[in-house]
Amino acid sequence: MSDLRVRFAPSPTGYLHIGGARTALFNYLLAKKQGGTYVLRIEDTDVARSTQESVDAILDAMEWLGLSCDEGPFYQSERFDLYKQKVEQLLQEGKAYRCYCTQEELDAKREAAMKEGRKPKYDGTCRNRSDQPDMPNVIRFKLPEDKEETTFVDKIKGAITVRHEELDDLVIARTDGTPTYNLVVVIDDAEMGINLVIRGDDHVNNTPRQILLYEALGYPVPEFAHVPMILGSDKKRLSKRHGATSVMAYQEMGYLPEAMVNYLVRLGWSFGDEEIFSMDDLIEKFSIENVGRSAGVFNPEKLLWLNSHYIKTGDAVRLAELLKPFLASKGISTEDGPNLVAAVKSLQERASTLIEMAEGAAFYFVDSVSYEEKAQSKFLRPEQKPVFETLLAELEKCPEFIEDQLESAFAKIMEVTELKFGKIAQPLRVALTGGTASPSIYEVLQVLGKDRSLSRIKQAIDSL
RNA sequence: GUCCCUAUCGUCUAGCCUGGCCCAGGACACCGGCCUUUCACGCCGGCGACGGGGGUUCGAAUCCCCCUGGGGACGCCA
Repeated sequence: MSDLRVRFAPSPTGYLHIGGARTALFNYLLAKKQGGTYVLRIEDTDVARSTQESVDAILDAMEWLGLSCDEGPFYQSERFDLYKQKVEQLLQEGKAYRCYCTQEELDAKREAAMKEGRKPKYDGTCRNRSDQPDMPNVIRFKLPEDKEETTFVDKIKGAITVRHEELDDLVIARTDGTPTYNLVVVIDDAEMGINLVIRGDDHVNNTPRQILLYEALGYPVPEFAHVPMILGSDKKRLSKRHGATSVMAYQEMGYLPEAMVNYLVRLGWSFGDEEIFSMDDLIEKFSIENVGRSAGVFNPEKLLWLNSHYIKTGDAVRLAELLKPFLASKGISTEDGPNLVAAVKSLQERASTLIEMAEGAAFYFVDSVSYEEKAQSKFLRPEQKPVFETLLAELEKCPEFIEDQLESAFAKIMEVTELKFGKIAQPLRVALTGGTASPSIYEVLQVLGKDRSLSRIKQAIDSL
């Protein structure tokens, strides 16, 4: 056990995306590895944009990935009293002040600053005003004047220093009185005892001002570890136009959670030359020290490769369960068809996703085979009739459809027809599956079973 | 624009801290071959990188500086 306390704090304004999932995973892994605590906190201070739907979507995705939290989920929307009290405290201590500048004024100043090539930041207009007019106002945190710069040692990036002249007095409470992100994140992390903040790279710039807030509020400052961003193939920030960015979209596309976890962890982290990691491996091997410092490009092809790996090596019974919804959505019922687990086994090394597997499995469960046009014209020709009849007769004699019996049956068939195996197998494959690509003929025969196989051969003969 | 971060094959990365074992290793993708009853799997092989320039050193992917590229931040979003 250790006293490590980490957290993942998504804002519920949409689904859980790839980047967030990776951040959550890193937090989770480190907590598990060190016997620490992983806290989940929903950052819903922006009431207008936060939705229950998003909260549910995020929770679902976390569950799918297997990232269960030790504490939470906590909701910031339920903690406004605490924040209000802290704002009041800062106001009383003279560490914050009311600002009456309007949105329009600020926008204009910001634009002007940008245009003049200056860093757009609040000019402190209301900082020293002594009156307290009865007008709408926000509350700003007064940048401490006793220090020139703030430095922190990031666990991933190393020492980072920001000069205070780059900072300004940030808004900690909006006109409507609700607190803003930089304030609540500090209060919550402190109150929840978080001692290592692992979050996205995009927060590096916020960190110095948050440290100042920790100090102003009398909290101990935690450690920080900023993980690099995930980019799209064009090196731009990953977004929808690069393809699916929602974790759950990958579930819908037939990906396995262990593939997603494995992919995500290897994007920006490595352990020698190893590529394949189970969750248990990761809990044992993960470390912040081995997290890279630069942004990485999301590579769907590698994810797909991992997915095919996990399908190939996965437990067929479990895969069969996972496959059912995909079959159902194709209108395929497995009720009184062949054994689904056997069907899955025959497809494991030829499907990269559950969707592909469902497509590949469809023929097993249809009532009557429909032939692909090309396959039919090439392999189901009238002159094949004797071959099919021999097939039917010999297979009929086969007491059980198991490997060695099928083999001897085929030896006989090859003898009678004087044809090579391939000349028999391919037409039979079309008769059995409707197409030219499928698991091996013996497997298909076995999975289908004797009755179904024979009736499909008869169907083929009738079609000639 | 300003500030912060960052820089090894197309992509993810090992190596960098503690210079020589690296004319740079692995993986995905791609190409070729083998295997084979189809499709796949698998196996073997190939292609392919230290961004540029200066230093330091007997020696630099590794240390220092500059440039360039890329990303991020600059909100009454988080």
